[in-house]
Amino acid sequence: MEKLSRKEQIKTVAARLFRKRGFKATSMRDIAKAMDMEAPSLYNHISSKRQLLEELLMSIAQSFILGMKEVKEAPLNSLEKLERLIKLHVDITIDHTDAVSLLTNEWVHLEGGAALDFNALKDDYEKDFKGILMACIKEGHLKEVNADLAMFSILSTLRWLYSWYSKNPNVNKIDLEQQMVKLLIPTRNE
Amino acid sequence: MEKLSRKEQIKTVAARLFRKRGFKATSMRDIAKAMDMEAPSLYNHISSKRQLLEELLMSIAQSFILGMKEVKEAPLNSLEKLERLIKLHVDITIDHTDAVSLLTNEWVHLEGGAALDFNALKDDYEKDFKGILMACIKEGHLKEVNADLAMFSILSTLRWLYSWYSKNPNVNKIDLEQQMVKLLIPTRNE
DNA sequence: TAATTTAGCTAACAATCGTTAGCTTTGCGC
DNA sequence: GCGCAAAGCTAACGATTGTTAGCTAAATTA
Repeated sequence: MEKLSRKEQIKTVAARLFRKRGFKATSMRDIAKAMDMEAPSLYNHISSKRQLLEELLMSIAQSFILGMKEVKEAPLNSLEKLERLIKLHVDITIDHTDAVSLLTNEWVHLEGGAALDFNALKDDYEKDFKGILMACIKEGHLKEVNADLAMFSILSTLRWLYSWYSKNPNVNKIDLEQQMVKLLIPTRNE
Repeated sequence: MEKLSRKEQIKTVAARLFRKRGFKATSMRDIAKAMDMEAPSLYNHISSKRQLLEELLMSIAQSFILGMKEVKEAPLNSLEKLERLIKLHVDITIDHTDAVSLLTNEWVHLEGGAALDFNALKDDYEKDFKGILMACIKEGHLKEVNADLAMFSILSTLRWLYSWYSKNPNVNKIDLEQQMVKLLIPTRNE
């Protein structure tokens, strides 16, 4: 029941502003004003603006990597794993809407090692995702489709889910999970 | 066979840089360097950085609005219209990849009247799109689905098509059109 | 050829940026 | 109540930003 640390509060506010105006267009003074303080005071809790973005992105990316790991190791068939992946996206999106939006829009502003690390995580994740999707096709669970394009389409929809959720914030999580599964998994007849 | 005006050249280069680094992270000096000139010289051809973004966005938005108008007025049934809309996105994306990417990522940096105008166009477009999609469902061409979510999913995929196309630049336009139609239109059995 | 427009340049501006230095206040453990 | 760490403040820095002023060279037109 402990309160969020001051640093976590700053990160939450920063995520909201980064999402609304973009990372580069959000100044430290903007963040400070939203926290009711002066910009230099922020530096008692964080070390730089860059670090703010890096920690926000890496933390969310790790959530996806961890979720993927659990799905891969679960005793499920490939179609069930795909379902679980879709639900994973829905859950993380609902719980961390602002930070998830940064994952699609603001990662370009990472620099140096953080950019490399992030891209490595992204590549790993997409490779795993594709493996599961292709297993679905091979095992006959899905319509014959261009696997690359299908994955691209599914991930595109999941990436933009945060914006849909923001316009429909009262949707039930379980409902949304089920609707997304039904929408995104192109099952064969029946 | 006339060459692009200097202003058009600048806009093309700006679109490429805005896409790669983002509007706010691209300086006039960046654009100038890419054009092999000095930043102040740009102002012999354009009036401001803002105007550059506004004209790029509005011009592409008009392409979509115009395409939508033609589709709406064409003597086609609703399913054929939906197909035509998908092909419209494919065509514009292939022909103006960089500018299309700004449509999804950089419109947040519009200000004042331009922001209002842009959002009005976007709302109109999505309303028309939804009308055609719902006609498809009512006429029984599509599986019963949550129309809002279905439209959201289709538009998400089409919005990110530019990034897929950039990784697969050698794809044939007609092929891509047909694959996208097959992928995005959830036809009933068969 | 003279005149005028086109297209570039350098220098410099005011504003804003992220960040640092150095100081004061607050709140808690002893 | 004292000491100390945590958390705030003001002032100010160097860098970068979009943009203007004023000039020059080249190209076009008369």
